[in-house]
Amino acid sequence: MKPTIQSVKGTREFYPEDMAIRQWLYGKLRQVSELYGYQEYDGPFLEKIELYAAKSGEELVKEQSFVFPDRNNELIALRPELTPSLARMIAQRQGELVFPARWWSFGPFWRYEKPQKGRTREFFQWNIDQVGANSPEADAEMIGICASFLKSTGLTADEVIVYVNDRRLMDEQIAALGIAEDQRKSVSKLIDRRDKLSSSAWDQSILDAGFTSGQLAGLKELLDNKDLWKKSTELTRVFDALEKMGVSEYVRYNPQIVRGLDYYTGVVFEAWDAGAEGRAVLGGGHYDNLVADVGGNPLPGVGFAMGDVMINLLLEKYGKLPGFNLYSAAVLVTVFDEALRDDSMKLAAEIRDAGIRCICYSEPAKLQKQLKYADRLGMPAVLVFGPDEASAGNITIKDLKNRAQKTLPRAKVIHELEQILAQA
RNA sequence: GUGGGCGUAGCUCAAUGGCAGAGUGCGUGACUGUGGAUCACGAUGUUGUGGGUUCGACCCCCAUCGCCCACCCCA
Repeated sequence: MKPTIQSVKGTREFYPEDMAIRQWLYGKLRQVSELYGYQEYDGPFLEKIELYAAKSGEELVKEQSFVFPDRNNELIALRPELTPSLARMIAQRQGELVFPARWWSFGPFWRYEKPQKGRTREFFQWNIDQVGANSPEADAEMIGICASFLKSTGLTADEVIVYVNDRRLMDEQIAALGIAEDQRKSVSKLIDRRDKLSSSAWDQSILDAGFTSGQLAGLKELLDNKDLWKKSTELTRVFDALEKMGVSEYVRYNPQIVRGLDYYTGVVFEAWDAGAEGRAVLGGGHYDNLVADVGGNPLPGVGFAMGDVMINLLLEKYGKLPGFNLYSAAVLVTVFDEALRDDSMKLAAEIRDAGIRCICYSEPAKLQKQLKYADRLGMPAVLVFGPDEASAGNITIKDLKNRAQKTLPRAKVIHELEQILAQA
């Protein structure tokens, strides 16, 4: 059987078993967000294109957004990220909000990219930001939230690592090499690519971009200096705070982390599979100007975003996804024949009144078929209600897990069911 | 945007120019009131789509659609 209309390329279909994973993930990140005292919020899924045009980076807006004209010929984008919407929401109520504002969100985003491993056109993203704080300790709190979340999923420090850097530090160091400010962006891009090219090819790309061999040597020295952070008072405080928070093992300095988004102005960080391959699982940083850019008074912030696709791949790779009970109902009430159908329905209603999820089989059918149905759905228990039980005022209750069954007076059934379900 | 791979039963895949198959799942029965095992029987296909070559095409050629992987880029 072929569907006549295909799903839109890169969109997601969450079958119940996929939905269970998504909800589990949502539960994990909500728990961590709330533990750190953050409040849940959300923005519009549709935004005017101009919101992103300002600061998100040209590539993101021009190449990677779903954009279409509405009936009024206004260009509308399906949101490719949340931070600009957040900045606007903050700016709109800047006078009444309590700062620092600690907010988090989890919802769908869209980017018009070519789908491949770890990347879809529609994805869910966790966003968490602290707006109105401007200290290395606030930045560290955000990195600590990353680490706490990763830890809460069961990922160990051997499996995932959060790399930290600071753009100000890199800008100073690069400037000291005699590289002009307008060249820094292209340097950043080249730094980003260093792990993808061979050592000699990367060297050549630096020279091809017009930098001197002296500058190349200086760059390499910078990027190989794992102690470079000690030259930054901010990063020194960040790592100190992370130690106090007890998450140092998940965090490491990495001078190659620069990030693509234009709006980051200070500390930046990314989490990666420690097994090297793939791409960043999450990323974020400190931004000073975003609120002002959408019309508010200047207000700094720090935050990060994590997509559901990469983290799921990672959790799957390291076997961290739990098994889920997918059954929708705990109990099936069988329907023996037409004559007993009404009684079965009444019995099922009684079970539900006791707060137990219950399905009444939809039609009279062989017991074999009804039991198989319950079994296939993974249901823990079945209530068999046939003529023998009906005439004696009994119910037969079957525990599908251990294959045991007993026939009891109807009044005792709910208690017995609760016993079985407590062990399921 | 560039390059590579793949589309055959519900699913996973065989069949390299000569009668479209297996495993699994599904249905029925063995078992007339009992699910995971076993056995038997049964059903399922315009071989993604359209064209071409050929006596003959799942197979070769062209086009097209879809999926996957990598590059680019990455929030």
